[in-house]
Amino acid sequence: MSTTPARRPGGRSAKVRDAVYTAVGQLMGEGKADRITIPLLANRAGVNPTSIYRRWGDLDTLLEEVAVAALTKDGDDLPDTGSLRGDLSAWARIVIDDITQPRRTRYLRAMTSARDEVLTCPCWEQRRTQAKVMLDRARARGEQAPTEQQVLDHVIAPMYHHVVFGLAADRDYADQLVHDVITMA
Amino acid sequence: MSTTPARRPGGRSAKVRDAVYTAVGQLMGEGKADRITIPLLANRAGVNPTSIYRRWGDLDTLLEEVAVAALTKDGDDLPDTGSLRGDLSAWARIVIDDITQPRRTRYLRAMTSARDEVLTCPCWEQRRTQAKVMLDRARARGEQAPTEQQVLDHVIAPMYHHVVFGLAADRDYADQLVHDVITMA
DNA sequence: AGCTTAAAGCAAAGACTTCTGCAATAATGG
DNA sequence: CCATTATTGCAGAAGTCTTTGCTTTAAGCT
Repeated sequence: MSTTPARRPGGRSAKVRDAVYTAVGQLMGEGKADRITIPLLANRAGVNPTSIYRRWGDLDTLLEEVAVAALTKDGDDLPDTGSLRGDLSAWARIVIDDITQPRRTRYLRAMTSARDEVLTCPCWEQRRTQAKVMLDRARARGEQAPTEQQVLDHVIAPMYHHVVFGLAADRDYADQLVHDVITMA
Repeated sequence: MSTTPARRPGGRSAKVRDAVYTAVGQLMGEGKADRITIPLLANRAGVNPTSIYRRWGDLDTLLEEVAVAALTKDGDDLPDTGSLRGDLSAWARIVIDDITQPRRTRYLRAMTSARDEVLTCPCWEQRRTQAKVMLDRARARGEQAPTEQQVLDHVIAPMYHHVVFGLAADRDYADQLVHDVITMA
C-alpha cells in the first residue's frame, strides 16, 4: 500500500494473507466461529500453521484484523432521498441488514473479544463520516439536524448493541431509532 | 434453586461452584481474561479440572454463567431525586461506573462471545425493570416521560456499546445521553 | 540476469488441553 | 443411623496446539 523499505508485500505474502482471510470468512460462514483454531485455519487456507503464528502471533489478532477489513469495506453508496428522515431511514436499514448477517455478527463479536483499550476504530469512523455527509446535506437544505454524535449514539449504537448481544433487531427497529433521533433535533 | 428430584445441590457442589466462580472473578480481575483455560481455572480454584469439564462442558458455557450471575447481582438501590432527569442522570452514572470497571467489562465481552441467538437476557430485563420504576414515578408526578424502550435504546445501549467496543465512556457521556432522551419526551 | 534476504514451508520436539475408567467422598432419603 | 448414588478426585492416555531450528522459495534491487 505504501513505500515500505524492507518489507515485501509482493505477490506471495499477499497470496497467503488473502488465503487466510478467505478461510476465516468461510469458517465464520459455516458457523464454526468459536471453534476456529490456527491449525484448522491454516489447513483450510492451504497454508502452513507456522506462517500464521509468525505473522499474527495469536488468533485474536488475526480475527480482529479480518473483522475490521470486512466491516469497513462498504460498497453501499449513501442514500439521497431529499429529506434527512428519508436518508437516515434508508441508511439505517442498510446498516441493520448488513450487521444482522450471521457472518457479520460474528465479526463484530470477534472484535469485542480482541479489543483492549482502543479508543477509536475504523468502523465507527466510517459510520461517522457517512452520517456527516447526510447531516451536512440536510443543514444545507435548512433542515433541523441532530449532531453526528447523536446519530452514532442513538441510531448506530443501539443497533450494534442489539446485534452483538443477540437481541432482536430488524428494519422496524431501525426506523424507530431514526424517528427518535429526528425528534431530538 | 428449585425442587430437582435427583440432583444434589448440597454443600459440596455449591462449594466447588463458588470456588470456580471466585477463580473466574480473580483471573478476570488480573487481566488474564483471554488467557483463561480450564486447567488454569481449576488450579486456582483448588478443584480438579475434570469436575469443570463434566459440569460445564466447555469454557464458554461457564463464563456465560458467571457473567450473568455477576451482572445481575446489583446492590444499588435506585435514586429518587424528585425529578426524572435527576433520577436518570444518577442512575446512568451508577451504571457507567459499574460497567467501566475492568472486570465488568470483561464479563460483558465474555457474554457476547458465548451468545448465540438468545433473544433475552436477565441483564437487560433488570435494567428495563429499573427504568420502569423511575418512569412510573415521573408519570405519577405528571412529568413527560419517554418509554422504557427509549431509555434502554438511547441511554443503556450506547453506554454498553461504548464499553464493549473499547470507546471512551464517562459520566459526562452518561449525562449527555440522559439529556438527549429527556429531549425526546 | 544475478544477488540479497524477507517470508513461507517443513518436521520434530515440547507443552498443554481434553477425555476416560475407577476409586473415594458425602448429600439425600428411608 | 444406614444405604444409596450423585458428584468429585485421581492418574494416565490420547489428542491438539504451539514452538523452534533449518531449508526452500521468490520479491525487490542493482
